[in-house]
Amino acid sequence: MDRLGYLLKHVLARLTDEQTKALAPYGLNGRDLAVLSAIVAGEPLSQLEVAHRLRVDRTSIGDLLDGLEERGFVERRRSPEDRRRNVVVLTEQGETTFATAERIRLEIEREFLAPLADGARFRDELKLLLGE
Amino acid sequence: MDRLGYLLKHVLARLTDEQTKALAPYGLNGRDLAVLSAIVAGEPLSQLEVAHRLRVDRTSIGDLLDGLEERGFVERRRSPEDRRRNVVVLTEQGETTFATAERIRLEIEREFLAPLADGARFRDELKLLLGE
DNA sequence: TATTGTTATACTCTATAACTATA
DNA sequence: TATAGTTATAGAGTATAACAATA
Repeated sequence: MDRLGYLLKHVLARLTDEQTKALAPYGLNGRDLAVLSAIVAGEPLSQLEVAHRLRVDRTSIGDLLDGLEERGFVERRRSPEDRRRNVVVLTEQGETTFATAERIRLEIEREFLAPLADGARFRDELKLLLGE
Repeated sequence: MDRLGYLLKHVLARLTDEQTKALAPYGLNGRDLAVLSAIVAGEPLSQLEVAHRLRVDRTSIGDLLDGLEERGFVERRRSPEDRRRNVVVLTEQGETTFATAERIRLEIEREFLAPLADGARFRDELKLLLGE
């Protein structure tokens, strides 16, 4: 099967499987980790800003944050300036777990791309295809 | 976002969007077309063999074939040798539509990979990551 | 007993619309 | 009026289990 859709779909599925397995001991999956990484970088974000940054629907981010909050990784705080907004921040446990899980993710990605002569170029090409 | 999962997910989403739009006039989506391509290549296949070839679950292929059969692209015939097996074949209309849609798909993929210096290498790298 | 295909069910991810509370 | 977040709902896509027909 030479089809681009088939190839991308199954490459993504394989990566997702490996990430899920490797991150499970930390109570996270790849999606959770992406949410944490959006929160940890830079100034505090509202839920809507997190959703935009991850390019997911704002109705999806609520459930994701519910799970992360139950497990003690994030907290939601009503913004004093605009009480409609929920500012999302990492807890101390969230920071610690994130740091560990990020190392795992980088290691998984490194191994995953190991068959390629130039993994960095492959990643750059994906970015190029997204127009970014 | 440098994350491999994010990049693959959104590159796939963009390709899927473009394929869906381009194939819609022919009554097909990218998934349908993949099913047709599995059927058209080589000797007649049973539903189970189609599922294996596409690496989808055998319970998923039934619905896909229902849709393709309703639209007159494929026919299911009880195999005389083994009456448990449904042999799936393209109708004449299926052959014609497939040939046209395949040209569209190739053109879409060519345009999609146009930003890359070497689209063929990119595709080969995806295959390499699948171990094939 | 094992296999092919079907049906029922469920789970995840995604998307839309309607609702609330705030602005 | 518009925005942030929530809730309900529905649609894909996928997976498991149980079943009927057949081997």
